[in-house]
Amino acid sequence: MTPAGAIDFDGSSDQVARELIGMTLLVDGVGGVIVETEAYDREDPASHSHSGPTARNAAMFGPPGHAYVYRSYGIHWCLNFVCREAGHGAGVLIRALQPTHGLERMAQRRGLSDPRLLCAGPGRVGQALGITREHNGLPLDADPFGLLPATDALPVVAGPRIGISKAVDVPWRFGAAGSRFLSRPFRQAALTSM
DNA sequence: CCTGTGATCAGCT
DNA sequence: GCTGATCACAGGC
Repeated sequence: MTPAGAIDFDGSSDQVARELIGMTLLVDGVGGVIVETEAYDREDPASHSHSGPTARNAAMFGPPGHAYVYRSYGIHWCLNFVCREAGHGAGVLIRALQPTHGLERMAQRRGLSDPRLLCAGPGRVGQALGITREHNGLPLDADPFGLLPATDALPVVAGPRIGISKAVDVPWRFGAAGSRFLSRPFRQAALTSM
């Protein structure tokens, strides 16, 4: 079984986003437990893929189980996992990690040492893990990526996604219930599972 | 606690 | 031109 074999990226992005909570993401051995994700889909007006393939979002229309990296607000690098069948344009944004591996390296890159602030937000995750344009389109089951199965089944909460203006009512933000490493707390446990 | 603003770029109207 | 799947910092309450 490959490291990424523990999850089925051919599934829908909301299901993958939920299943990723509790798994460990590493880039060059640096990373932690995924505690917050958001799902996006081609039918979703808030998704980068909504208007079809472009030079930027090409990876989203490539094979599942690969990375889609984009520049946010001209400054931050954000990491997504491509889902569903190739050509569909679905993905999961990695929004927050609980740092477990390479804390020193992350602190160095981020210019802070507070574990709670190292990976609490998609831009922060990108900076802490050293994500750049170079990672766009790379497979998640090979170097430098590593994806390890969850050791414990964490209770998952869902709620509305953050920082978007369209499809605000779609509850496609998922998180580890009660985690102190979220980008923002979940207002209420609208949905729980596992 | 909260609100405002700058940084800086790809895509869209 | 303007907007946005963001963050850090400044200032006010």
